[in-house]
Amino acid sequence: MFSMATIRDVAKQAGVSVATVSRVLNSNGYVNNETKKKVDEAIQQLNYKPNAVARSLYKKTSKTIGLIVPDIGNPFFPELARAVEDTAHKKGYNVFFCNTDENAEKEEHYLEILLQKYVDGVIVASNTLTAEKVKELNIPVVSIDRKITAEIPTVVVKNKEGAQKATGYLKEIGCERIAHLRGPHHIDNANERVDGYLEEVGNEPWFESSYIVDGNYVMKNAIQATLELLERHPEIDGIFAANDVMAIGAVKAAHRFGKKVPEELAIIGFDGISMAEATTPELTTIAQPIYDMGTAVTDLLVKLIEKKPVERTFLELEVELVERESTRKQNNKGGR
Amino acid sequence: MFSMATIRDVAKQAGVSVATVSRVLNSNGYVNNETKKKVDEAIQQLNYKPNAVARSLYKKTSKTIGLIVPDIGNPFFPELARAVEDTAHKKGYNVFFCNTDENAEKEEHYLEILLQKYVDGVIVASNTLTAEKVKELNIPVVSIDRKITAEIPTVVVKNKEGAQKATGYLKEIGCERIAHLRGPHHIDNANERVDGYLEEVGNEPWFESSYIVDGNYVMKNAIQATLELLERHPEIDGIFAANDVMAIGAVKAAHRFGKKVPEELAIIGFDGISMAEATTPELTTIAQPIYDMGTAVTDLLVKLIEKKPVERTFLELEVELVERESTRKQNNKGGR
DNA sequence: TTCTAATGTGTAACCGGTTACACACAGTAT
DNA sequence: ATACTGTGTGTAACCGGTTACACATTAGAA
Repeated sequence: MFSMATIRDVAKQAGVSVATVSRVLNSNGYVNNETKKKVDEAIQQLNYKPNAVARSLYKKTSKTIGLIVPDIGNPFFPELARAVEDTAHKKGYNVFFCNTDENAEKEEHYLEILLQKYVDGVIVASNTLTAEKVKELNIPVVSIDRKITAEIPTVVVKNKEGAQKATGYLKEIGCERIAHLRGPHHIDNANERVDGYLEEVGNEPWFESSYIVDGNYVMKNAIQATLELLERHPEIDGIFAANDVMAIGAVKAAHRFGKKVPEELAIIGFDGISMAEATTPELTTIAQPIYDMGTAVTDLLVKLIEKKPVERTFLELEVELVERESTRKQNNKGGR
Repeated sequence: MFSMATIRDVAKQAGVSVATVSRVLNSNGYVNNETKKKVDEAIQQLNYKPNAVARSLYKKTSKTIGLIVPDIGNPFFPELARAVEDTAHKKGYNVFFCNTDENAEKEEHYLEILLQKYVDGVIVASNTLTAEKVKELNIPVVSIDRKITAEIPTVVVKNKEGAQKATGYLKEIGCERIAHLRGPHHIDNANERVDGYLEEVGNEPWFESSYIVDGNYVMKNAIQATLELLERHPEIDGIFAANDVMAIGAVKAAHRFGKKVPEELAIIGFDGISMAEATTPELTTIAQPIYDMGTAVTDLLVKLIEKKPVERTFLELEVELVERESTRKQNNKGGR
């Protein structure tokens, strides 16, 4: 077993002081060209790699950020994580990766560890985190996908607008009874999507609150909920699901129920995850710019870490309607 | 702005030396109970959290591992990553998370950074890494999903056996012309799956090599390849795709081609990703125990890091046939 | 010629933990 | 009484970088 070369080894080898080696490494301060050459040679010969931990200790910065998500298995997050990691890497940061399962204790525990490891900042997708806790951390924290409080910089999408777009689109293609498969009550974006839906159909003569059914953003539950919905309201011809995973569940339920998608029942999702392209029929959805969101939060966080000026700390990105096969113009009924 | 309390602050507050505080923190050495109480109080009062970076520097271990995958967006990896993170966390390790896009330079770059950050070990899913490079690192490295060389501890599944199972199953349910949509030639597991396929049908009178078509583990390409395959061999009634993503592509292609799945064409995948449950029909597949694989590599790595005894350094996990809707007994033809 | 500024380099303290070693004291064995 | 062992605590070196400060030399300005 052999041990890594240190800066003192390099200094000795090059016949200079450690300060000089450090200056060469970081290209700051004055260094004679000849000296630099000697040092570079020594570095080469010893295959010297500076020790980031030692540097962190003195500089009180680790060039590391934490990424806290509920569950990387949730298909929304891999793409987000990818964007975060790509962007962080581009800016010279590494990312620590944590899954909390929306569990407040686990989250707090992770934050503590991250703090002890000197992370420079944290990106968090959470609805359990409170503003006080964040303040205690004393490092920049940004929130993605969910807004926690006004004080915490946040990147989200225009949920309400997207929901309106989705519901409006169903109306446009001729749906006359549109249900909504909503997300969890404790999640902000779910409530906003309900708002958007209501904005579009809340005043329709046919509307009643039983057209909104509870879902929890997972497939299995959505299948059951949709089955019950169709049982109760066989007249519905359009469903806006608050996320793609539930929309896929709704497609499956419709299939089991014997309703043809899109001919008899149009289904639209929200998110734009890649899984939505795997289904038959492929899912129409309100696509979030997931990768861009990841890039945006990371950019924001790094600016906060490096104390660079930030224009806005609340970014609301646009969503986009992606028309695929699960919805289609319906001319069979006497549309308006 | 205020700064974190250090061990010296705690020592002063408690009226003891730093050594004693350290002993209390790590519960080693002798500490009088009264003294311990005083120290604990001081820790409480100052809200002291030990600095992991300083500890790392002295101990030459960071309680951190690196996880290198080609692309977390690839649906195989989120579940794996989840398992790795869960297990690592349980054992007191954090995980740095890196995407290489199968790019050797990027990979090498990441390894260098991880090394500088003092990671204690690395889990890698790669086919660009060489044994020499690993040896240079001087820290434990384990390989997941792909075997690199015999020297590097590895966790994989029984690819050949799984492929035989898949192909055999298609025969069993009555398929008489079975094609294989293979993975990239440079990836080991793809070749093993071809071997398994050949084992089952290579000697059939009908077999010819044009029943094996190239895919690259991505959907779009698989759709095109399947379309061409069906054009060339309209007689095929079964396809074994080397991964689920391609199998989903094959289902789509069949749909476009006008072949009914599973009635006219049975399709089976490999991997057992959750996306395979999103499709209609839901995909029959050879499921890898992805989560278990993640648990197993992480366990293995941690044992190597902590120099605990390891029974075997090459684990080949079992795969399992999961029957779903994309295959079904075919009685319409005069089966054997 | 003298003063000042720019260039170049080294010494040692520092970041915040851990631990080898020294030392003191009590209890027990010889 | 002496030696030895177990308990309890402090001092200071150490991990491997960074940098404040001191100091020397040279070039250019006055």
